[in-house]
Amino acid sequence: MDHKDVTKGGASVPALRRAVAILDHLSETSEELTAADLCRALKIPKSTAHGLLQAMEELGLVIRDPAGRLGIGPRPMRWSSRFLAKSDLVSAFRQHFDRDARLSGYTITLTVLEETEVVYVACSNSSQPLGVTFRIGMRLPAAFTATGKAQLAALPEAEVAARFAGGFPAPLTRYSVRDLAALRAGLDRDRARGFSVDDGETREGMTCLGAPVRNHEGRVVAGLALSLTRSEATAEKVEELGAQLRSAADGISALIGG
Amino acid sequence: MDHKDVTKGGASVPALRRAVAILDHLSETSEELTAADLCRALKIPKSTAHGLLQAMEELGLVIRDPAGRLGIGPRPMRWSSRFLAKSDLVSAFRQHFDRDARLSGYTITLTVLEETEVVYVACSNSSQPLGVTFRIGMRLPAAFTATGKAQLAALPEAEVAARFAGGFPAPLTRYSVRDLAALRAGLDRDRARGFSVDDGETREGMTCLGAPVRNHEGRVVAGLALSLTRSEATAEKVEELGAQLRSAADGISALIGG
DNA sequence: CCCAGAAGTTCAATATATTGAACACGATTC
DNA sequence: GAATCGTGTTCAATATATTGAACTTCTGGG
Repeated sequence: MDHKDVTKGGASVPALRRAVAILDHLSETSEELTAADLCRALKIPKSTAHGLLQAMEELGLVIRDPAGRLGIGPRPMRWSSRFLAKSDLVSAFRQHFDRDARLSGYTITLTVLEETEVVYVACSNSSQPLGVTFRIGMRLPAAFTATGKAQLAALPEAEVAARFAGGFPAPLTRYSVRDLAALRAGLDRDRARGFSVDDGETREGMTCLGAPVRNHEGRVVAGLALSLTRSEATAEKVEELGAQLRSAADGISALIGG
Repeated sequence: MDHKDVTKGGASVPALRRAVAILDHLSETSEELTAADLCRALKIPKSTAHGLLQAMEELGLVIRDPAGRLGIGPRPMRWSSRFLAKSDLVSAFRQHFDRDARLSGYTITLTVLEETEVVYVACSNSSQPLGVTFRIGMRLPAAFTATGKAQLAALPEAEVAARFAGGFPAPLTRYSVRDLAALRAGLDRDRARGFSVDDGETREGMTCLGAPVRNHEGRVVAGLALSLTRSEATAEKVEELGAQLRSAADGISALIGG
């Protein structure tokens, strides 16, 4: 068997790859684009884009505003909600915290890493307000968040560097880590400790602890976090909660490991 | 201009339509499926599915577990989170309810109609528990929900009939409307009244009122609903809240109308 | 009012994906 | 241990999507 086929990664089912590229581009761009903009940006011939976008609109993948500008359609929502609901990740997460009352008073969130950001895929906001509510679908720079660090810490150093090659995110608070070197130092500490910490890096006054969730292969597939107000976060409490969080994350990992 | 092109709804860009069908099917099915299951269910030739699934896996649209079973991949999350973040609808919803406190005590939801189902795209859960929490991305049969009815009521009769040609959804409670005839009668009442009602059709003991949200062209693009417990839903209160809901929906329509 | 430019639409030739049949592989059964 | 069933993979012929060029429509300027 040959170890790699050249045609594999390149081009097959171009329509699908184009559609994915279009949706990616639409979600990366802040302003809404016109069909012609897309053609220029993605090097798609006008006529191809025409038929493709028509089908995509029919399928609910994109929507057009009055001016004909394109936006992401609602259809993907049904898939991602299912990804969340079914993905053993979230059910395991819920299951664990329904049983284990020790952590049930805290706000717990689950995110997945995408490039240099984390996307919130589940949260159980605690009764006691934090001043922050996490919303499903919300994204934050991975470098500042506990879950992001937990997931970045599991990547090879070179991969981390590669992801931030395009630039380091702008700080959210005065505590936000400023550059790749500082981030890597933090990741080293986190690896040693077994869980990661965001001490006011995303919001002043809020401390989050994060731990990695792994799949059956040991690959990190999500991050589990626990948020508390800074005043609650005494050194010993952080250690205690961190350990609990780690075991919770391990429990989730075990559940999804089969 | 011809009113309908036969080739339009039928088949174009089959690869994309197949991919969407696969993702839909995966999200509708509770267990994880194997590739062969998909072929049987969707009548896709094995070899076609092979190439398609390979590309879809590469693109992160589907994932395979160790046993080769298929699940929804993480890629759609980035799109739907962007839809949530950027969608005019959702931001208009937020904007409106941040300003207008009249309805702020109630649970308010926003859905979009897809075929015969509604998808929840935004919600502001009230403090007072309803026994039901609406989660973003959740889907319910349009025929039973207030928002679904509000959106169906705006379609031509023939279109409504066409959508349910494949069968009417199974009732969720003993109050759920049972067939197309009853639904249409209900829609007539709703049109006359200006808002629609789900009186225990989705959950016994919960009453919802729904109103349509329109875009610049007057086309209905979403449904806004207010939920309350059945005991709160006296006739006069329903009328009063219904009127307020209608004006809220009109407010949102104005925001997205430009 | 007419014209220039851009965006969008249509169409026939071509390059490409799709498909059924044949082939490998592993599990399960006898 | 041999055979069968189901699954996944490969391949060449065909049916189909893709593409550039020509055409329409619309907006904005002179």
